[in-house]
Amino acid sequence: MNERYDNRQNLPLRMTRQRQVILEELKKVTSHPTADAVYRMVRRRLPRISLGTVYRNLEVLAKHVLIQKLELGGSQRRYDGNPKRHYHVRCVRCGRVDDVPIGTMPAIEDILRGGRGYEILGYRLEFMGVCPKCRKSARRKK
Amino acid sequence: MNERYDNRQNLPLRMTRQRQVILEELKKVTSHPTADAVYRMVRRRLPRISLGTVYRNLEVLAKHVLIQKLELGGSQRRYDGNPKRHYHVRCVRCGRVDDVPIGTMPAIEDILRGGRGYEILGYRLEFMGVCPKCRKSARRKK
DNA sequence: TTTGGTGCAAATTCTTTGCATCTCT
DNA sequence: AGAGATGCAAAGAATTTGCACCAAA
Repeated sequence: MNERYDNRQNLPLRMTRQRQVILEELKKVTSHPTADAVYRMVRRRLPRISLGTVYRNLEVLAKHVLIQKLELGGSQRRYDGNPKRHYHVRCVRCGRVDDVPIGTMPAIEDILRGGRGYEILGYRLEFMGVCPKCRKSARRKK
Repeated sequence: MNERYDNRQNLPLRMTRQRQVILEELKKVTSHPTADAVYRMVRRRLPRISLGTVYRNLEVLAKHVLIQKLELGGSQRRYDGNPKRHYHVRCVRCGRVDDVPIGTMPAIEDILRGGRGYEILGYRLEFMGVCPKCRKSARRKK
């Protein structure tokens, strides 16, 4: 439970300048930026980098579990320089995403309401898994 | 906690044929269809309906809390004919989404693993709220 | 009647991809 | 050297929107 389900931590990874800078910049912030925001951050150091390269590298870095690809609500994907699994709060007004310093379920809301100052309106819990059908077809292929 | 944060249940709602059929068709299934899937379902009864109308009505119906708009992972939004808040499981292979007959947090995974036959690979918990900054600006406007 | 809804098509927005060229290892 | 990465631009996919016409209350 709670481990990555597409972990490629041990596969070789060529570290290009672009990839390096993207990783560094993303690790610097705690703002869970969108791909475009990362692009703007990275361009300060690599003015010639393309948005396509940013997307490709975010994908690769996430696969290697150096960062996290977040698919929260809203129309844009977000990226997290912290690859460790943790919870998030998203503001339904401005879209801002903050980390939640974990605890047990019932305690979390208090933390949010208290320290963070968020007004909690709801939450969403989603499980990732493989359904019975897919499990069968996977077994067959092996 | 857990109520809708944009509840317009009591606002007037004009019931057009299209809206009616979209609502009926969505209520018929438990498959959490995408907008396009709803479009295909509805077209069997209203061959001339447009995809734009489907999108617009799903939006309206969700605002009135007759259905639910789901923004789970993946590139497509999904819709749920059941407006009551409940948890979902999503298959990371095929994208299929199932309801989770709720329980307390720790008990849920057992339910999923057991009765449902899902292999659980991870989960995501996200809170919806209003951050301190937005709360302030909201206060000012009032 | 009038206010809001519809179909159609074009426009947006975010993300992915083909390709010729370059660069890590 | 050669596999893999890059920049650029074009393509895709999902959703939204402008507009002239239509229909529910």
